[in-house]
Amino acid sequence: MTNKPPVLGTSAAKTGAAAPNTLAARRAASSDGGVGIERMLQAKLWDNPCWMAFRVNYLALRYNTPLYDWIQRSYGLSRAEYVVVYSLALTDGGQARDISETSGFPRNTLSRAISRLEELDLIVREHRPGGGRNQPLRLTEAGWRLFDETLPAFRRFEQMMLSALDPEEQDMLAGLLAKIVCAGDAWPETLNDPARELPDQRMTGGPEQPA
Amino acid sequence: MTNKPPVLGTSAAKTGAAAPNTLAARRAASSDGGVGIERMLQAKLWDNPCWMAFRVNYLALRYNTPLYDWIQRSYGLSRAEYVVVYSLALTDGGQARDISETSGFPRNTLSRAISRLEELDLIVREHRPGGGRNQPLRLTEAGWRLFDETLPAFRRFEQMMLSALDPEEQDMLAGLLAKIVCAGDAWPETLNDPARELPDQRMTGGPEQPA
DNA sequence: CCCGTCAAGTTCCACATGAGACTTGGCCCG
DNA sequence: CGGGCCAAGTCTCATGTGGAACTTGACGGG
Repeated sequence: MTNKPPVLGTSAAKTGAAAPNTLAARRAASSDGGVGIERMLQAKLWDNPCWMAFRVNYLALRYNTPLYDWIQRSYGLSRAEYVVVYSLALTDGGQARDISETSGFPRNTLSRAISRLEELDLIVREHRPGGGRNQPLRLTEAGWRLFDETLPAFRRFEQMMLSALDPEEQDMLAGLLAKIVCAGDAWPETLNDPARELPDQRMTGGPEQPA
Repeated sequence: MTNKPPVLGTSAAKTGAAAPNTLAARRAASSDGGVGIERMLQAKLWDNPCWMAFRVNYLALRYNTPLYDWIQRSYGLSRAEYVVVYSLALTDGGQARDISETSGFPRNTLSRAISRLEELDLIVREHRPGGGRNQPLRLTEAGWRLFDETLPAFRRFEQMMLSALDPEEQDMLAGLLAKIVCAGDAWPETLNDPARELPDQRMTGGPEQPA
C-alpha cells in the first residue's frame, strides 16, 4: 500500500512463487511447529462460549484478507472502493447511504471512495451540479468490466471454502445464515448497558464438543 | 475515542436513551423510509454470487461493532486489546504469535496491545528481562475479573442473534461452520493470480432463492 | 562451542480511517 | 409559497493501523 500500484489493468503481480502460502505451511516453518497456534485455535473453536462469533469472524478474515489484498495490488482499489463497485453491480443506482448501511463502512469513508471511483471513471453519479443530496450511483462500462473481471476470483474462493460441505449442507448453511441476517433489524446497533438492553438468555450449554 | 474514557471500571456510560438504536428504527427515520437500503440488502442476500461472504461479513459486523464500541467506551480498551484478553482467557500462557494467527491482527498491533495491557496490569509476561523471544502471556487477577465481567454481554448478544434459530438449527450451524473452519489450513493466505491458484469450481447454481 | 540462520517481537513512520462538525438540498407544514 | 427541520454527503483533523526494516534471542550444524 506504500507504492501506488498500477491503477486498473490485470497486472499479473509477478508470481513470487516462493514464500509459503498456507497456514499449515507457515506453521510447519515455526520453530515449534506452531503447537501454540494449534492449541489456541482449538480452544477458540471448541472451548469458546462465543462459538459463533469466533467462527464467523475467522471465516470473514480468511476470506477478506487474501482477496482484498489482491484487489489492492492488482487494481489499486481499497476494500471500501471495491465494495462500492460490488454493491452497485448488485444494485444499480444505489446511493452512498445504502452502501454504508449494508456494508458497515462509515459515510465519510464511502464519500471518499466514491469520489475516487468517479475520478477513475469506474462509476458516475447523477451529478446534480453542486452535489445534490440523493445521488444515484451507477457503474460505467469500465466499472462493469472491472466487476466482471474480478468476480470469478471471489466466487472461486468462496466455493473453495464451501467445498468442505456437500451441496445439501451448503443449502442448509445458506438458509440458516439468512434466517439470522433477516432477524437483524431487531439487534441494537449500539449498547449502553448490555445487561439492561439484551435479553438475559439462559445459556443452553455449548452446542458442541470437539469433533 | 477522542477523549480517553475511564480506563477500567464499569462506568455506566450515561444512558443516552433517546436516539434510535435499531436498523429498523433508523430506516423509518430516513426520508424515503430506507427503501434503497432494503433493496440493496435484499440484493446482497438473495441475488449475490457470493452469498456466504456477504452473510458472514454482515453478521461479523453487526456483532463486532456494538460490542467492541461498548468495550471501548466502558473500559477504554481497543478491540485488539480486548482480543488479547479474551484469547488468554481461553488459552492461558499463549504467545503473541498465537493470538496473531488466530485473530488476524498483525504482530505489531498486538505488540502494542500487549504492552498497554501490561501497563494496565491486566496481563503479565514471563519477562525474561531484555525481551526474551517466546514469552508466554497470562491474565492477572484484574484481567480475569475484566473477562468475567464482560463475557456475559458477548454471550448474550450472540444468543440474541442465535435466537432466530431453534436449538437443533443452532447445533447444525455450529457444526457446519466448524467443518469449514477446520478445512482452513488449506486456503491460501495471499493470492498472486487467483485464476491459477484456486480450483476452477463449477458454479453449482446459487443455493437458494428468496424466502 | 561458536557461528549462521530464522522467527518472535519491536520500532518507526506514512497513511488510511473514522469521529465529529459542517454544509446543503429535500421535504413537510403552516 | 416561505421557513424550519432533517438527513445525505463532505471536510478536517487526530490517531489507530499495518508495512517494512530492525533487534534479539533460540536453535542446529560444522
